[in-house]
Amino acid sequence: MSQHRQPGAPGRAGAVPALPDLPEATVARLPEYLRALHNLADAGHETVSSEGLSAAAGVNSAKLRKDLSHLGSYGTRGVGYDVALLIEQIEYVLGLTQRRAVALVGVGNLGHALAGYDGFASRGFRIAALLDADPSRVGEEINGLVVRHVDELPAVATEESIAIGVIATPAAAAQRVADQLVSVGVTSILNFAPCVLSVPEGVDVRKVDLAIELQILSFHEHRKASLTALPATGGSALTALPGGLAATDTQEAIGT
Amino acid sequence: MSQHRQPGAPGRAGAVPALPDLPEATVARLPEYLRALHNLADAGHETVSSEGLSAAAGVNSAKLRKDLSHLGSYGTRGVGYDVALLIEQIEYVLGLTQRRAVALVGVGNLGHALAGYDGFASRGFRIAALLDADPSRVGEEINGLVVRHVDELPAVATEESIAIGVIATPAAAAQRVADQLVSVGVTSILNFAPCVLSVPEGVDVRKVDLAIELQILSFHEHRKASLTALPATGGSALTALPGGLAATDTQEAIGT
DNA sequence: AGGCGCTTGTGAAGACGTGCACAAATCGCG
DNA sequence: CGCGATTTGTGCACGTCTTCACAAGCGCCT
Ligand SMILES: NC(=O)c1ccc[n+]([C@@H]2O[C@H](COP(=O)([O-])OP(=O)(O)OC[C@H]3O[C@@H](n4cnc5c(N)ncnc54)[C@H](O)[C@@H]3O)[C@@H](O)[C@H]2O)c1
Ligand SMILES: NC(=O)c1ccc[n+]([C@@H]2O[C@H](COP(=O)([O-])OP(=O)(O)OC[C@H]3O[C@@H](n4cnc5c(N)ncnc54)[C@H](O)[C@@H]3O)[C@@H](O)[C@H]2O)c1
Repeated sequence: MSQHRQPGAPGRAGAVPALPDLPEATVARLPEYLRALHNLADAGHETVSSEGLSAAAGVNSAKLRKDLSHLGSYGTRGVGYDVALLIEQIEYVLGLTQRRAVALVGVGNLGHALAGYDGFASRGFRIAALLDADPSRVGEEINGLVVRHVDELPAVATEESIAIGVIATPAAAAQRVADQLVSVGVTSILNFAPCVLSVPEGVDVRKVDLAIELQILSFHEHRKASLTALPATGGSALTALPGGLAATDTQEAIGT
Repeated sequence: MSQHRQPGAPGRAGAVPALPDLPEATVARLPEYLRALHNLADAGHETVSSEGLSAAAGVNSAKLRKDLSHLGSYGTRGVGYDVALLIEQIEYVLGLTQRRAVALVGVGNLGHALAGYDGFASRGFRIAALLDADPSRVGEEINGLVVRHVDELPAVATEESIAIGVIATPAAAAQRVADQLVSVGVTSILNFAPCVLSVPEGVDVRKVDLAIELQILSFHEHRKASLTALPATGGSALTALPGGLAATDTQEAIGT
């Protein structure tokens, strides 16, 4: 566990507002702002207006200001936000001042891609362990890390102070892996398997399901198609029934 | 309401409820229901109650009923929903009755994993083309598909009727690829590159950014840690400031 | 045939998120 | 030193989403 935590600002003895409970929607956007800010910093900008930053992050500027105001951030009226300071603040709030150790369970197709991804390191994370249940995968070295057997999870968790577990196993194994992660004290899980996980209260699970994303896009495709197919009907397009007519290209063939 | 005329039933002469404009939140959950329903169908269930289905999908049962009511679905009071019928209806609404063709651009680390993933096929999609800009990758065969050069995109789009483009290139190339996709008529894009894309109106973009997911988890870790670290202070833990100038919390007061 | 238990569908209320519009604050300049 | 240009921070109104609670409907059992 962590012993000494410095509640103040990371670098200077600034007065960092110390963890207000932010709206979830805000929390979800902070990483976007952070990425945009890093880009701006790399481009040499020292300050940025809410207008400029919101454009870079692809959001409404009022929303951005409100988000930042939630974490007590100080911009300067008439000037904007200090890029470096804002990066520090957001990184502090997101808990990125310490590099968190990630354990990746399931080093298959997807797991390999994740293990080889260098984008985590630059965003505050360190892949500290690769685990798999398949004996033939154990021992394999990827990116300087050796794949260990999933049964070693308790040892690994102690050695590396794992903060986050990533599940990239088949769905059938995901719940079991989640249970194992929880039992060794992991309280944050990112799940790539297409299934719901049940975990005790206090454990956070986020899921990424590509098929769901595609299906949502599919819905909008379907919708766009059905709208353009019925231009003349005006507002009634939404309620028009595809009863045989208009079954051209947009329609999913009623036939067998 | 509409008559009992064989609702859904894409196989028959169906008068399907035809695309009401669903709330986005509902659209995002329908794929979850669909997955749960397929599991139930495989397990031999013919009907399911809102309680049962909502548990399987990990949501509140009232929310599920409201979602289903939006798409005009008919359950049977006292009994529940017909599993097969509900699958048909949801698949119709999501536009999954036709298998949509997906073009994957960027066959690198992540792209390989996606190309080799069989989970798309079973959820309504067909990876119809693999494209890359690197000449040394062109010609490589993955899962029966040959990688083609990204400049062939116009030809590919015509041949395969691409409905959805997936971007798995580095961030620096993503906007350019998006422009190319749009120019060949693709109106739905799934973006894995960590950057914002600007696209014309009418084009839908969804993004998946793993680092963002991890950072959100990190925030909650940070928060949990800071709460357990200050057990005695109770509610004031949230507003405790290290510096003493507690001016900015909720209270606006006049300076001094 | 009628009652009873179960489940859906939905009205209403509240929580949450969004965006406008503007006062307050700050800087640069004359 | 004061003024105008600029930009933040936020009150307010509006829209969306969630959740409760319950009447209406359905099938089964007696
Ligand atoms: N590959 C993709 O692009 C992709 C996309 C979306 C979702 N997914 C999902 O991600 C997960 C992994 O996909 P994949 O293509 O890498 O599958 P995969 O079969 O290639 O890899 C799964 C790995 O998990 C390991 N494993 C199985 N049971 C385990 C256990 N109990 N403990 C530890 N490891 C275990 C296997 O040995 C294997 O190495 C699946 O749930 C899949 O649906 C994958
Ligand atoms: N690998 C992961 O696990 C992972 C995780 C999260 C996000 N990402 C993101 O996904 C993207 C791809 O990651 P990766 O690890 O596969 O990178 P990669 O470098 O391994 O692969 C990128 C591929 O894109 C190709 N490419 C470059 N420019 C192109 C263009 N203009 N048109 C077509 N193809 C082009 C390259 O030739 C290469 O094959 C990156 O933006 C990365 O940040 C990857």
